[in-house]
Amino acid sequence: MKNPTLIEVAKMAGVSTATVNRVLKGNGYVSDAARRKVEEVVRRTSYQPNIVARGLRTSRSYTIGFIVSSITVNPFFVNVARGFEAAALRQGYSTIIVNHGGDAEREQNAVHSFRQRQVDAIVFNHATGPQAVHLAMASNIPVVEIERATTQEAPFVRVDNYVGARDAMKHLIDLGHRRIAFLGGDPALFWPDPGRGRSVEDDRLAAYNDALAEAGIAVDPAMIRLGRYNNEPPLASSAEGYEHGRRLLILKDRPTAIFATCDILAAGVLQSLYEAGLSVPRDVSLIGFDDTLAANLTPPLTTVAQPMTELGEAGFGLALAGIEGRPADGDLLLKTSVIARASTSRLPS
Amino acid sequence: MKNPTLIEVAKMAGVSTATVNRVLKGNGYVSDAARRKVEEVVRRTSYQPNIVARGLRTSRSYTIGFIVSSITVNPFFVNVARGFEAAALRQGYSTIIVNHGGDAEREQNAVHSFRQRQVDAIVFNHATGPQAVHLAMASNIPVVEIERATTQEAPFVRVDNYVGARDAMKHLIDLGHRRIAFLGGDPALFWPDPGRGRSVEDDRLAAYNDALAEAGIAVDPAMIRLGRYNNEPPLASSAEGYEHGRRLLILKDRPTAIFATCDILAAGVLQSLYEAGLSVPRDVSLIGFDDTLAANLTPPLTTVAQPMTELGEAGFGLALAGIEGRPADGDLLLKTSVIARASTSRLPS
DNA sequence: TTGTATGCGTTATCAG
DNA sequence: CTGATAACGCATACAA
Repeated sequence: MKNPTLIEVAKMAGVSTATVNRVLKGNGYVSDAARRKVEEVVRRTSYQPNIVARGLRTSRSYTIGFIVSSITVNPFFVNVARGFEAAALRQGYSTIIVNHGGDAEREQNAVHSFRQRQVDAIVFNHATGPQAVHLAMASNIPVVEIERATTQEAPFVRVDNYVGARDAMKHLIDLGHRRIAFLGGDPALFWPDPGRGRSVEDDRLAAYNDALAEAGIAVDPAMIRLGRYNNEPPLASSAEGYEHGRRLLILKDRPTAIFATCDILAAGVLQSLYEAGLSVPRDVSLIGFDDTLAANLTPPLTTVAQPMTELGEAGFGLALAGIEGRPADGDLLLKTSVIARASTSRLPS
Repeated sequence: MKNPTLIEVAKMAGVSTATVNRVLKGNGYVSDAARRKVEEVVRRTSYQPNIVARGLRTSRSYTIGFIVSSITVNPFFVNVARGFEAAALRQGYSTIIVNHGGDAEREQNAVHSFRQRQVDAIVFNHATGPQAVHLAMASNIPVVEIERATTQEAPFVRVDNYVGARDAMKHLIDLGHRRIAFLGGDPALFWPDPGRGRSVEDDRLAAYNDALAEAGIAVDPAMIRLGRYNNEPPLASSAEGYEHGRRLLILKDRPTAIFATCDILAAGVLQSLYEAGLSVPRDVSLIGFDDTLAANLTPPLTTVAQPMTELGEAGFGLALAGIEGRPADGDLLLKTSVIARASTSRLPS
């Protein structure tokens, strides 16, 4: 019932702790007789090593700290956290998840708490800025950033937002749309990834502009609505999407299609469309980004899916590399994919 | 830069480790001079105790294991986990979250892993069954169950589902609806809480029946659609809601209002309504449960809100009580509240 | 009021 | 091939 200690196991098997350890670790010379006895006891007592004691001895905790900006507002975060946690578990690592909610002080406290707990690595899914990341690195803890980078030093996984947004635009343009609105984060409000000098928002907006240019469609500033993806009610991004949608729909020459760079934003747009008595996709086509809420919306939303689970898994891969001292790829790039559902259709001619 | 050890702090302050500890813990007699010296060093080095070492010594890890059935599919779980984590953090506890995804073996592994890590308590937000809970208790680890109980022994927090569902029905009936459909989990498929012999599903369905009876409305079996809230695609509960919605809407005498006992289910119903060309709430009113997706749906969904954060906080309270050996209330009951949004309206007469 | 010494459970070194 | 034994960093009983 109660887990024995290594010492007790050794005693029961009539050998020393060193021998038990050798059997458990599978290295060093052990006679078959001794091995059998130890294995027998281990099995019988279902002995499991005390990770705390091991951590003290090896200064490794088999625990990873995962700092998230706000896991509750955007399902994106839970999904990558989930992917990370599952990958970690497979390798015997546990994950401690902490939300900073945009508060740099809470983020810093999290790093401190992680340090005290001897976590083997710290992963940021949106650091508030480089400070916390540097703080972690200063303690010689391997650090990883996911989706957005605030430093050049930490290994980093993200999605190719430019290509993803281009795909969204291609989807719309292929359906015959030419009057396409863009609704997304304002590049001026987000820091660029230091490594390449561009932010997620830069990529997405550039893709929009480039796609129009390539299709020979003039850019109409009225079709571009930028904001901040707000994480806190009452101006959460869904409300923001609603507001932008309203503005777009009262235009005399309103868009026939809208590209919202986040499903939550798109959810708000859907509400404004409904309120305006417009039908989707008959009157207006709508495409989102992320594939979080998309399948649950009405109508089911066509969207650019992010590989959230893979983002988490890759993040863990980088963390593990850091832990084991292997060189880690600095800037991993994953692919998005357009999932066509019911919110987009061919422009009636 | 590097965190010093207690011993180093003692050396720097020119005192013994015992004295440093006394200063840190604030108990025992310490001269002012010694106290000042120690505090000075602690501040200067920003010393923080090594929790792993402390854990080995005290056999407390200041870590709590939180086992969730599937944090990714229903935002309900993230929200209570978030509430729990925040409350825990305030008291210096970290939370390790593990998903079992309905798999009892994974759940068992989680318990084992938690035991190895010397977690101070284990919390279940839907245990798959009593086994894992008992396994945890057998290791003398305080256990808490949230929302659904599988044992009588573990302290338990939940919401009053009967009252919540009655409120939903009252909302609809007050609006003049009499032909009201019920869409929820099949009581036959869910284990009752052992303490009271009733399940969440029992409560909600009973509330539906009682409300109709009290209003003098005959129960029409065709209006009751039971199922399982499925957590895995492709039959996730949104698809289930869609399916049930379709069946309800092709009835010759279709409902004027629908009570879906989960926002995700309601999201699916909304899709079926849209597809059928029906307008909400003009043609059909819809009320959900949980308040997870509700605000993001089209139209914004009237729903019975669960106090998810509080559920998590209360769960932590019970866990802490268990850790500190205080008696914990066995069965905490929290209140729901109806949030009226745009999906319900008075029945046109 | 202060300090010494020991043990928590593992790991790993170093003699046998 | 095997077994003592010394850390890891902290908490604490006991002595001074």
